[in-house]
This record gives sequence, structure tokens and C-alpha cells, in this order.
Amino acid sequence: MAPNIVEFPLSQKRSASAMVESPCDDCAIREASVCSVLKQDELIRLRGISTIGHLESGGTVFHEGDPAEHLSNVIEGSVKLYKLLPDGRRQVTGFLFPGDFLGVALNETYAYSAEAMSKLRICRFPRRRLEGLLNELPKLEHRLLEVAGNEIVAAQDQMLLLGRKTARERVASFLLILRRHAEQRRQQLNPVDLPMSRADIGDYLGLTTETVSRTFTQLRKDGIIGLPAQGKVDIRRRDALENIAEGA
Amino acid sequence: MAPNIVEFPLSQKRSASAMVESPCDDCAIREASVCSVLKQDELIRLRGISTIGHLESGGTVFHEGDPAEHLSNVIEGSVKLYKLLPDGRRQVTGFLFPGDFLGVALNETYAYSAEAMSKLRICRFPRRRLEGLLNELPKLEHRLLEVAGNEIVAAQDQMLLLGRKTARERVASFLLILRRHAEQRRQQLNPVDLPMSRADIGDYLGLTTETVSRTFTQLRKDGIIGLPAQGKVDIRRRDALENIAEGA
DNA sequence: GGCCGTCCTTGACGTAGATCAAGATGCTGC
DNA sequence: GCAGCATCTTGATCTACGTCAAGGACGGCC
Repeated sequence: MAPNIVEFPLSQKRSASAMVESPCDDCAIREASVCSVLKQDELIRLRGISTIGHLESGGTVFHEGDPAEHLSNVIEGSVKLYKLLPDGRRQVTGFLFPGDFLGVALNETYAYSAEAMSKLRICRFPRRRLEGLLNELPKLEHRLLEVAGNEIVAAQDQMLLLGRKTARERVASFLLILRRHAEQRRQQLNPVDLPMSRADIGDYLGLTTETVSRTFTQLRKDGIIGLPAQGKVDIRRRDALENIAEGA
Repeated sequence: MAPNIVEFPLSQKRSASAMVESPCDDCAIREASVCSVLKQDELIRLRGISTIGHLESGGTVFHEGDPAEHLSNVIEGSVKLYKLLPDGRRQVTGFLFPGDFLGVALNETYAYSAEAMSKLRICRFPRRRLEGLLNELPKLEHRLLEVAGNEIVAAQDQMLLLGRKTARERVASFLLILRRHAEQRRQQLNPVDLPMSRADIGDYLGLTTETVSRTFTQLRKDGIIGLPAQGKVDIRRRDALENIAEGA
């Protein structure tokens, strides 16, 4: 059984001055995250309110409905976000990877649950203190608005997918999203990494595990993708995927 | 045939000083819109870059893919936002009403089309100039981040609806959304106004016109709603709707 | 290196909602 | 008041995907 309780041993003290070395200096995702817009002195201020959190795979970062106390940057590992209906039906609303920001929608409570899909390391900011800092770091606020805008655009694409695309179109779209993300992160493109289960993919695409599986094999038989190993997809004919994804 | 070309006779000159009376003073939606966070002198600066646009019902404000030149506040009338697949399948991603902000997702091109559902009046801001102003009006930027956050939360609810809810649950959720909006706008609650066609509702909920219609009649026969007239829905048993919407 | 649990795949069948096809209703303009 | 067109409703049928049910394959652990 996966641990359901958040455990965050702090690897860093609250007071910035108590730290010998800045954890930001060798932060692998500094340039890929919202932090990239800050200058050294601004970064120090942000660092002043940050703590590092660790979580095992399967652990829950927070639950839908919990008071929203922290926003975070994903440093290492990946996260799935989801909403549940009372009877257990689940909709995955997104997957996060290193450099992604968790919690742009600053509300009093979390609107979704967040669960680690692998060993996870995040950089956490108390919401109220970050909100205060935003007044003094307009560049950060500007960047967050940009991030929020991107998230809205992605959400609208997802609505089109969920409301109007067929299973085959959904899976094709999903593979292309993954590929695009891998590209942005300068990860290997072929085969592309697929760190989530068929069930997670299904809950993201509004399909069942079985339909996802069937659609993968169908695409494989059509020579469009290869399935070399668990958690890997080889994109053989990207053009074909693009066509399918757009319903052409 | 509805006009497909945007026509924006300016009712106001570019130069703010040229205006005798401030159009903001008697703006009906000032307190309900993003402008509410601004003080008088700040409002004057924002007004300096704004123009008023008019559009007939059915007119297109902009098309998906057009260069994003303006953001707007809806002053009067209502708007539907939608995305199309090449073969004509349509997903309505949202409906806007007076006081709503059009275009938080500040990108180079519009990610969706916007069409007037009734005679429309909007207050438009050139994107680049607004972006420039944001540096000087941090309160406005803060407010936009808030608006964007709300939009993300709503989008995630919609993903749950589109990915996992049944037709009956979708329609019930939709009616409750409408009711909530009417409440916020202090409009009449019973019967609630339904300014969009069955086809628009279907494209918003990922259903066909026929299924929407059938579901409405089913809810009526169950005594949960009444359909007193075209474009009106009487919510008879709100609790029942809430239960259905949550899948209980 | 073999055992066990989880995840994935495949098959047979069922069903919610789509599609196709008429009507009914209601608004618009004369 | 009525012709004409939109929109909405209702019915009959079809189908993509879900559900239920077995296997099969991987990978983690001793």
C-alpha cells in the first residue's frame, strides 16, 4: 500500500541565513521553472520562504478539498492531478514533470488531488507568504500569469478532446502531447517515456483501461507506433498521428 | 446569415483627453469586472487604451488562430467560445456574460473563436498596450491572475464533466452552473435564463442536440425542472439536481 | 531464478448516447 | 393571421465504447 500521508522532512531550515549553500545554485530545474525570471537577489527572497519536500511513489501531495497551504515547483519526479466523483469515477486533469508549477489556481482549498507517480522532490512555498512576495516580485507574478494562460489553453484543448474526439483521436493526441513535452524538456524522443499506467491514461482521456490498451495495439498493428517495452512508446509515423489527432 | 466579420465602430477616440465624459463613470459592469480593483486615477490610465466595440447577434468577435490583438470586458450581451475540428465537430469551451473578461490566456493567437449570442457591447484593450500597462498597474495584474485561477478551476470541473459524467449528470451540472452565475449577477433565479440553443448546450456538454433535449424532458417529467418557455428553465428541486450532478 | 502481485492485453457481450428521420412548436415578418 | 424557417422534440435504429471475464507478461523480492 502506498503511503497516503504527506511526509515532508525539511532538508533546509526556514531562515535563509542559516543555510551555508544556496539550494538554488545547483537546482536542476531553476532555468526551466518560474524561477528563471528572477535575478539573484530576487531569487534569494523567494528561497527565503521555500522548503524542500520529498515523497515516495504513490504518496499523496494533497487531497482535493484540503486547505491550500502550499504551491510548489516540481524538482524531480512526476505528479498526476485528479478529481473524483463520490462513486469513485476519476478524471485525471494533468500530469506534472520537473520544472512544472503546481497550484497556479490560488484558491482557499485545492480543487484536485495530487499524487506522486514516482519518487518526488518538490520546492514548496507557503501560499500566503508567496502571495505577499508577489507584490514585491512583479516579474514572478507576470510569469505566473503566463503559466496560468498556458494552462488555460491546454485545458481548452483537453475539453475539445474529451467532448468531441474518438478514442483513437484521443490516444493519438495524447502521444503527441507527450512528445511535445519531451521535446521541450530535451529528453529522448524515440521511444518517448510513458511514466503513467494505462489506467491513468484512461482517466486522463475519459476512456477505460481496456479501450486505451486496445487502441495502442491497433496503432501498433497499423505501423504508426511501436511498443518496445513497458512505459515506452516509439512514434514511427508522427504525421499519421497528427492526422488522426486532428480528426482528418 | 449572421455577419462573420467583426465590425467595431468606435464610440470613443483613442486619446482619453479628447473625451468630455468618462465612459467608465456610468459603466454598468465596472464593479463586476476586473476594473473594480482600480482606483480612479488608475482607471483613467486603463480607459486611455480602451475602445468600445459593438456587434450584432451571431457576429464573430474573433476566430481561432487570428493574431490576438485585443482583450475585452463584456459590457452587455453574451458570448460563446468554441474550438472546431477540421470536419466541423465543435466544442464550446465557455459562455461569457456582462462583467466577464475575454482573453486571460494572453497568447500570440487566439486559441478559440468567440461569437456574440446576442447584441454585444464590449470594452476592448489592445493586448500589447495592456501588457505594458500591467507593469504599472500591479493590482490589475493580480486581479487577472485571480481571474485566470478561477478559469482553471472551472476548466477542471468541465474536464470531469466531459470525461466522466453521464448525460443526465452533465445537464444537471450545467443547470447548476447557470443558476450559480445568475446568483452572482443578482439576476432572477427562477426561472433561470438560458440564452443559448440546445445545439450550443450540446457542444458545451459533449452531447448532441437530441440527447440534451431528451434529458431536459426527462428531468421535466421527473418534476425536477420546469420548461415554462423557450430560453427559460425553472429549477423546481435544486437538491435533486445537486445530487444528480455529483453522481449520487 | 522462481514466485507473486500488478499491470496489460484480449475476447464476448451490453448499453448509453449517436445517428437518421419525421413531426411539432414557436418566432418573424408581412 | 398566416407563410416560412429555426429550433426543439420524439421515435427507431446503430455503434463506439464500456463492462465483465480470463489469460499473459512483466518486474520486484527473497
